Amino acid sequence: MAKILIADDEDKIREVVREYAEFEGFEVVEAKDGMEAVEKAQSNTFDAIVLDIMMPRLDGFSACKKIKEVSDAPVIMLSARGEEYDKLFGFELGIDDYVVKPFSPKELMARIRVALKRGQKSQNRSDIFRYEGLVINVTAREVVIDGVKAQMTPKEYDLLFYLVRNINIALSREKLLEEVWGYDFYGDDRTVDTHIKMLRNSLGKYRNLIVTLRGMGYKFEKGN
Amino acid sequence: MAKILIADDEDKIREVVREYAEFEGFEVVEAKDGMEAVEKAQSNTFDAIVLDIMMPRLDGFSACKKIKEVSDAPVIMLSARGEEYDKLFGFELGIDDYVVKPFSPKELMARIRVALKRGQKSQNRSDIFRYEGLVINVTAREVVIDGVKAQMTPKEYDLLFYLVRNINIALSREKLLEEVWGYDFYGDDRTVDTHIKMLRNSLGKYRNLIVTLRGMGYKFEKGN
DNA sequence: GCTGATTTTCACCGTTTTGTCATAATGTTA
DNA sequence: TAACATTATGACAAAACGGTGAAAATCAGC
Repeated sequence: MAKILIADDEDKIREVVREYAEFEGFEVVEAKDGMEAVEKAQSNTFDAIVLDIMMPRLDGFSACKKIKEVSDAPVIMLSARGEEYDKLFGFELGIDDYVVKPFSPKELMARIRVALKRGQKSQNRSDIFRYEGLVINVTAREVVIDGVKAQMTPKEYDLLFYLVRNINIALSREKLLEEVWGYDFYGDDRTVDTHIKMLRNSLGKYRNLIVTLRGMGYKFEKGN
Repeated sequence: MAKILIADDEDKIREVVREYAEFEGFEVVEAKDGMEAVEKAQSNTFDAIVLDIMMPRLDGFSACKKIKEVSDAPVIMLSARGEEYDKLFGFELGIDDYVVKPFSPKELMARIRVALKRGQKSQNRSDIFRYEGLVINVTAREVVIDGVKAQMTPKEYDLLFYLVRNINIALSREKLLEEVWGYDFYGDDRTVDTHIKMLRNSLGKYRNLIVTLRGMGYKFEKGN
């Protein structure tokens, strides 16, 4: 589960955030001021960081800047609707989002969840592909079709996973041979066709997610 | 500059957003309800889309879902702090951000700017050519005309992509034959003409983006 | 080394694509 | 405007292409 850092000098706020966050299933670490936040963030194990702006020892902006040097976790700022309010919109510090005080804990949680999701999207290049009843889990090397685990040959998996990892990208037969079969494969282009055929059969009603690009190759395409 | 779509049934809101957005240098298109928003979004030329939730004919959630089918522009929702407020947090619709009414236009602009920035990072813009309702995606080997995927022959794609990659550059028939057909093609110059003809037909109302340079060759020209 | 599973090659075949050419249309120049 | 040069277009036969099934080759476990 996700681990988040909450930095605020008001005990009450930390307490409320912790309560809600743990209810959401997050692991929570607290910091009482900017310095402490920076120190704890050094470990770089957080999935998201919530910083109050007005804090003793080191303010939220400065803390954010320091933290961004070592971590790429999303940072959400807590701001009072006051003088620093405008500063937020510079977003030069790499702030990912902000919540205005007084805030609803529910909203903060929502924003944390969104920030986490966003991070995953850009990083984990969609390790799991879902489309209707089709689930392709690349790391688990597993394909589930309408609730039934699909039984495929190794090459089919390799080919499918490569296609999915390069979703919406046109791939020539040469490229596929090189990437899936290996650079040392000296065989017929048409081998790819045969495996595409088998893969399509294995995919059943989802066969048309693999699109033929005539004169070019193939492409895995997110269905419409 | 970025082009944004603002959909809200209240004239006053659209007016204010337009004013601020144009001040920011954005090109603004308005929609009075969800239906209109979806229709206008079909052109797929927007860099960001702002949707009110409560709208006649089609609500913001449904509109968002429809729009996400054809466009990958970030969607920012406008919500009243009320009953639909919680729904936002599902974020299953692919909502990128939201702003709670009554909002400060400044904040909305900031969020739009952030959404745009985020979008640029994840996509490789250079490979995608957009002009009005025409989207040419070279890596996906896909051409979308007013929301409809175009069906072209391999040579048409190759020729089009080469022209687009050399936008605003005059290309002789010899050059085109060498680059698109290959150096080992020993055929008639006029072959190019025929393929330009077919390509123009495939491009429909965008046919005149391909300009004939009499006595010289052809050129793909970004319309003004 | 036997056996069954997997991978690769290959040729057939219906379709699509392509290059050429004759003719029409359009632009250019005197 | 006439004469010429260049480009657009439609038609069509040849070539290219991809889906497929089957056979051959290879591999893996025993």
